[in-house]
Amino acid sequence: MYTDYTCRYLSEHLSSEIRHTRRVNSRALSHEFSRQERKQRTRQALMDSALALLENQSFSSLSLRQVTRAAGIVPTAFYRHFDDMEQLGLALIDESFRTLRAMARAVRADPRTNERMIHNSVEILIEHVHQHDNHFRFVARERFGGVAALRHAIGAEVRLFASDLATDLARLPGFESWTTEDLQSMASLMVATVVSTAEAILEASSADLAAEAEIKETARRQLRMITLGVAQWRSATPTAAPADGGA
Amino acid sequence: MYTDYTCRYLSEHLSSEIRHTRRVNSRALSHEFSRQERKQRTRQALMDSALALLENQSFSSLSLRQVTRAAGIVPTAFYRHFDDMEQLGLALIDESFRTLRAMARAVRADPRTNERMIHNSVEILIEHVHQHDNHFRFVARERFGGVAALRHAIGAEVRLFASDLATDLARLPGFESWTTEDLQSMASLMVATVVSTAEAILEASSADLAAEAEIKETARRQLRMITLGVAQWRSATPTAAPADGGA
DNA sequence: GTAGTCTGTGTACATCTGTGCACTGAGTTC
DNA sequence: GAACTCAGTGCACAGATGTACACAGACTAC
Repeated sequence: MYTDYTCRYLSEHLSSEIRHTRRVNSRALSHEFSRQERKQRTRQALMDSALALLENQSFSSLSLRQVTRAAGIVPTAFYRHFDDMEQLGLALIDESFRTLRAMARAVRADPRTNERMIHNSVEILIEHVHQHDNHFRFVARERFGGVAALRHAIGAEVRLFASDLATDLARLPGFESWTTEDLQSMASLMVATVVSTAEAILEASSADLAAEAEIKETARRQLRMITLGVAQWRSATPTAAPADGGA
Repeated sequence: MYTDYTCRYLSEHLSSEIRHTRRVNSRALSHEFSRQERKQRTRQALMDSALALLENQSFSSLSLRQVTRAAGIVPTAFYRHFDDMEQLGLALIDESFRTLRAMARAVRADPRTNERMIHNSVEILIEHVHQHDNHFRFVARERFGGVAALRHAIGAEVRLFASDLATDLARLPGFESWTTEDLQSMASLMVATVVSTAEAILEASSADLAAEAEIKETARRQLRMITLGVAQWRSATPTAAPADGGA
């Protein structure tokens, strides 16, 4: 009866050499790193391994065992770091949005004219998408994915992102008198454009430079259309939203 | 050794009564329906069951056995209808985009003024999203989901959808002289807005009328901003795209 | 009516999964 | 240096999964 089970684990044990070479905390290191530091290191290894695996599958189909196998630890050790796969997912969202906020800061640090701002923003966006494609892919994939907790966490972060953008826009010359709703609409329109641009880049990716150039150009054109549209919008309706054609 | 396996199947066999009551092709029907018809019927039952299950999970985590269990057939019978779960997924995409095209037709069948067109389009969109929320949810979830084949199939359909919209727009008064790129940009901007609106509706859904009204209003505002933007765009750049601020 | 076709059944099995439990041994604290 | 902590191990197990195979029996074609 037990031979059955030993057999089941054969494939997993066969890769134990690989596991040893990949092991994040070599026994030889001994006193070189503190226990805390090493724990943090395997935690990061779990997150990195998960993110790498998520390149080709969605979170809901990612198993605890896959992650621990890739990270080079035994399945049960997972629980020393996370209660749950869901907790791992939330940690990944945290990490992902940290890089997204870094991007937003990079954009803000570039206060030029409107035209240049769009140009630069798109440039910085594409650069960041390439640099942290794993994070972007993960967020894009799970934004409407199968795990409710992750979906909601991402939704909250995206709304926060749009709000930040709205308050940023409010500070720009010419936007002082805008209503909150209009600013929010514009901001979320821009965020939607940015999101779909990022997703397009991720889909096209892997050395298709022509496609990428077109995506960039489309994104710029769209953002310009939006700014032109909102300018027109304000001059057409000086105080509030227009009566929707009499409806 | 074998007792182990019989035990494993216990839970599945316990629900066999349910399966019998749900059985799509009752033996008693006999000559009432042709064999072909009945085959088509279980095929549809598989697709419906899958779509229902996909409300709460992503396709990559949906198992063949779950689907057959819900459809009321034995796992191995699945292969009489599809080679593969992937084929089921592609069939679902086909079905989903048939309803989407029906929606587009409904919008086109409403040739009123620009303002009214936006108002009506959003109305029709939300109505369709509610009516076929399963299809919309599935497409939204798998558009950037874990299964490459589905992702690509959906991408192709969405591009087709945007192209159709672009040619539609080209026929409207005032758009005759537009370049293909500008029309495509505008169309995909609109599609992106529509998509994110549909996704917002799906997320908010379940009787939150206030949120839904706001989503509608935001969608209308955004679409109007876009049309205003492109109008401005054309008058600002009579022949081609403007030089991007000297870049 | 007989022979053939084909959808659905039932059993088997290898493989995967999450997680409980007792353990080891290096790192830390006193 | 003795006592304690705790990240990582190893084994066990129950349950789920995809799919091969032989079979049943209702529909179909002759």
